[in-house]
Amino acid sequence: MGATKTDHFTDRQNQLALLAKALGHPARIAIIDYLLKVDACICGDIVNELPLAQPTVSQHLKELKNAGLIQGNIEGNAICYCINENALNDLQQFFTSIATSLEKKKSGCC
Amino acid sequence: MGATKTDHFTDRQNQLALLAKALGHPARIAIIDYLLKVDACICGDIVNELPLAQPTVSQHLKELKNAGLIQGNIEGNAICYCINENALNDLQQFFTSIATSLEKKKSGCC
DNA sequence: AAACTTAATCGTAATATTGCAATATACAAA
DNA sequence: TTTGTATATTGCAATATTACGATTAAGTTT
Repeated sequence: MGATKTDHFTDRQNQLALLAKALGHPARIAIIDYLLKVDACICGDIVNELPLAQPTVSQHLKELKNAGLIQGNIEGNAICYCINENALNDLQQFFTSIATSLEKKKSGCC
Repeated sequence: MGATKTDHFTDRQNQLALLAKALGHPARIAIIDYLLKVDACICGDIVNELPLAQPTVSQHLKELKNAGLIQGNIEGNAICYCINENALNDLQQFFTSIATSLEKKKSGCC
């Protein structure tokens, strides 16, 4: 066991879970925060910002990239990472639709 | 290792990561979907909706509850689960602020 | 009380994640 | 070409997650 049963859920559910999972670690939230803070999409000094070793940061960046939350452009021997708006829009839409859905109900029971 | 270094990040980063992590599984997205779909906050037939055994569902519910995303009220020998608006508002706010932040920049570089 | 229902917990196996040292790769500069 | 810089990959240990059968706990019904 230990393997998620993705095939029993809808594509949308799997996709949202994938995005949420990628954000399910404080270091990766911190990376997103940092990419938003710096004006240009500054490169590898993400490593300096975080209290983690370079290989660990590299791994977190890879996961964010795999989930489609960020993208990286090669610039000389450095790599420039930045946020992928589309993925974040998906998430925003999910939560907005939940919010409006909850609004309509006005507290069902609990 | 394998243990997350939560103490090196801000409370907000840890809290957001905790919420995102709780949603980082398709079954738990499906549970949220279901709780939104049914009008009253119907109880344990969540188990019937999902392709997972009862103990597994119970475990997922526990995680959603621990993260503060849902709450459960005892009703006879059944338990009535429903969504906690506050937690979802936090998440919505996070993504909305990201969206507006990205809007301002109009594609920094990548 | 005995039988049934609902949901949590325990125990355990399979797998995934986190973190880092060591190493590799790729480009730049000297 | 050697040296330096930036990032990725590998390998591994510690820990966490996922899933479920078996059992337990608590309420309901008969």
